[in-house]
Amino acid sequence: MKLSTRGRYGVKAMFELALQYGQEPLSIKSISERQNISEYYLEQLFSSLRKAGLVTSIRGAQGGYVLSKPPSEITVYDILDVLEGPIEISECIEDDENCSRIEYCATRLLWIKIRDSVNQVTKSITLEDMVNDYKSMNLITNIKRGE
Amino acid sequence: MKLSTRGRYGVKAMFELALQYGQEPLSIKSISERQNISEYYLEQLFSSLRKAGLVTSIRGAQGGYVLSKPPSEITVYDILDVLEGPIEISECIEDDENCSRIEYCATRLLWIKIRDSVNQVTKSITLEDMVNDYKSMNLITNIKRGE
DNA sequence: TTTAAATCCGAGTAATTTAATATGATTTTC
DNA sequence: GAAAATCATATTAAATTACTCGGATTTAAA
Repeated sequence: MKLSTRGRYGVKAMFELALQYGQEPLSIKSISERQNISEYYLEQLFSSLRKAGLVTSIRGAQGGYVLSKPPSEITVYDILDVLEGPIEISECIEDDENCSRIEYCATRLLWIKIRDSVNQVTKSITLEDMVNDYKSMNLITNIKRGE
Repeated sequence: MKLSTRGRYGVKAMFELALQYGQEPLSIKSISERQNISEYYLEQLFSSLRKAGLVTSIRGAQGGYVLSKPPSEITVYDILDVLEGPIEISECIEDDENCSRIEYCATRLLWIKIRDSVNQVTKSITLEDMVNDYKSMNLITNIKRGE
């Protein structure tokens, strides 16, 4: 079980925007250079994020993207939901046709438990949390360096 | 984020063996018929499960597979680990090369949290739990039917 | 002792999804 | 007007997943 690059690249890119929040917009080009990700590919991801209302684009020269909301109001769940679609551990959860089988209920319950667990974690973490974690880690690193 | 058929079929098949635990072995053919899964494909999955020590094969006519351990000692984690490999939400967790970037620590921590959450759930659920859930659900259904 | 039912093993292929690329249009700042 | 950016859509490449196939071996039962 693994996230696709859509989700991974997307979260990283959104994290960059969170670090930049309140300042000038970030262009796709600069994000793709920092992270060594294909520019064209990132463009597709931002198209989805924009349509979902998570980022706002500023067109033209010196343009780019900014978060549509403060980092504290955007969760990892929001981002992954847009880029990876809802987490469906098994299609069995909603597909009734194949599910009139003997094992239906038992495995269905399992898939739901796994899904809920992931959703709970991703809904509980905001971009602000990630920025705070990042800053406090940097602080520790700097203190160590000073010793 | 979704489990592949390896994990889904595998858990369902292991659940069948758990229901059957203590009785005669179950053949791949009978499992594949009950669940409408390709016989050849299931065979591959059982090859992995056997090599991992989760099931024991009985060759020859009237043969099949049985669980190597009681259902209470086999977790969903054990099964998924064999069939899907360890859960790595992002390769970033162990791959150092790409991770000397600015966002390294922040997203890495996130992937670890998601992974741990899934592992915690799957390690906490045994085949016995699933059988018990299944039986109690059946009981409720039967009571309702009687009313 | 033969037959049938089963596992075992490895190779090969089809289908699907993911990832990336490309092109051209539009917008906006300088 | 030139340059820098988003926007939109189509196409291709790569990788993974799902499945199929053929034949060898083992063993219970007729």
